[in-house]
Amino acid sequence: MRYKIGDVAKILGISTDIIRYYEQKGIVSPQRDENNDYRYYDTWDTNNLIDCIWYKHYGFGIDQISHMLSEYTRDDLLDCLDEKTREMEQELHRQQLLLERIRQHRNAIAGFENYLGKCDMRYRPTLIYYLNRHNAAYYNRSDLQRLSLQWQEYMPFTKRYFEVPESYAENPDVGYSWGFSLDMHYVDEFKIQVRDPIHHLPSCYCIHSGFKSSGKNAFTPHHLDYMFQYARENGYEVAGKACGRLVCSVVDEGKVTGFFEAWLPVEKKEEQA
Amino acid sequence: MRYKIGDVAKILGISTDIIRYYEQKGIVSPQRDENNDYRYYDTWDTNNLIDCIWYKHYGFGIDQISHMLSEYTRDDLLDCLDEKTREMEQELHRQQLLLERIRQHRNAIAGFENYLGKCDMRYRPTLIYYLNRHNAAYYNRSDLQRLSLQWQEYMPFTKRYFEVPESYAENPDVGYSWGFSLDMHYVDEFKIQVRDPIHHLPSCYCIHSGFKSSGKNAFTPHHLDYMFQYARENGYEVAGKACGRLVCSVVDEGKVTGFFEAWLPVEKKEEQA
DNA sequence: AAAACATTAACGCAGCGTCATGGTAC
DNA sequence: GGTACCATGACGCTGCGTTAATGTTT
Repeated sequence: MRYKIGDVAKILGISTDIIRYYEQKGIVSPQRDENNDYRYYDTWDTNNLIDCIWYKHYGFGIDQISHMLSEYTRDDLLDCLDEKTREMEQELHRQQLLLERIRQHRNAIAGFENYLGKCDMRYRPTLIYYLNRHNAAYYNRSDLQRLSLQWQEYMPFTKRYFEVPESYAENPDVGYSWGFSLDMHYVDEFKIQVRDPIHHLPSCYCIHSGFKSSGKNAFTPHHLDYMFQYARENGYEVAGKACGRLVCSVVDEGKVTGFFEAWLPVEKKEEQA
Repeated sequence: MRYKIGDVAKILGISTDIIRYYEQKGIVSPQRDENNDYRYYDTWDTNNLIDCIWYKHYGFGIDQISHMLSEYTRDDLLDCLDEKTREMEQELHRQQLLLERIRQHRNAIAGFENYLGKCDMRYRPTLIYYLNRHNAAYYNRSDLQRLSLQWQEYMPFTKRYFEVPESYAENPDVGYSWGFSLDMHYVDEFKIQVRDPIHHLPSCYCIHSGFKSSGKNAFTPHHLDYMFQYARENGYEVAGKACGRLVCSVVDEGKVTGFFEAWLPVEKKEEQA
């Protein structure tokens, strides 16, 4: 039996363009009619097309499939399936992490209002971070630039992180620093070596709150003032630098607005006791 | 602080081209130097670029990210994350099925030699199938063509399926038919309605074996003759049509060769008993 | 003679990478 | 004055989809 390209397209449920494209890729080599140059396909050709479509669903590229169909021995095929298996296992694992992360992210946004503008006491989560910016100026250091490249692999598990020194209470001019953070359990997951520009931030008892900052150049450590005030008014002593993370950035009342979650380490004042 | 495009590229660990591309997509709008048209970026711009890279790792497209950064409210963002979550759940499930399938496929190829050319007794797995070809001729029926399109969604869980009528033993000219099959447990998975052109093939007691067929137009039901012979020689009576499936197609001794697994339903002859 | 096919060629899509060419900063 | 940077623009990649111009079959 000889089929024209349109017949094959109907039989297989694909377009004539794809069939011609696959021919170009070496999947099929239909006979040509000498008079009108029409392509004629037999069942051998259609089987090749079917196998090609079939393999594509595993995620193989057309070029590789072309080799698989015409050159691979049984052992080549086994090797190739084994490699694909490993790829898919990795991919699957990544997808699982991503799914977990997006759920967490979603819930963080949804739950932000619970502590927006209010102070409560919470243990800060353990995390790692590095800083690459002070106030509005990025550090010009090649190790940090290499690290930024490296940490792109950890997105979107990273969160943008800031900190304000403990001395801010006495001297508000010390400014703030920005960088990236990762929750502690990703350290094992991604086999990160926590050294030099990367710091470890252990959990500690904190005043915890959330605030917003709208518009360009609007972020300042003064956003944290009410937390320092809360410490003073409730008999807490600041016991470390303040830090926080960006929860999300959205349009709020017409302006691009950052939602931040912040922690201020404190200890209950002992002197009165 | 004002950064030139190359500075930003180093700080963020991406290329200058990508930054310009993102500008075209509306992610950033850096100031321009009036004299030389150089782009100048501030931390607001770099933050937008960072957020863009960050969102990309969830799998969002640049165009959508562009809207997310400049237009989405909190509720828009939540909706969008929810939708992405659903997408990812589906994708994850599909990946799990694919991984399971590729392992099964690999093991089927590796284990093929165990029964190549030998006959043993096995219960045939339960499956569903449809036929779209008789000998070398495809049926010209639009319902089958629609079905072929439909069944592409089930690849690579489908297997190419053939059958040879029971009457083949008396009349070898009846030929063979080809189509596609799916193992029974995918019927629930894909919510397939088993009706008209799709048939259900229940498990049954069979002579089971494997054979090879090399080259174009080489497939014939005579490949099954030794199985019919085995039935005769061992006191079995053929109890249904023979069928089989393509395990894989690879180059073997220089020729493209199909590896087939076949079943011949039989019953032990009762008359002698 | 019209409708339904076939042919090749070219362009479009994302999400960039990779030149080429020419101007600018230091 | 060299080189490291900036600008724009064009083309390449995959895996096709789409359209156009032209010819053939029925």
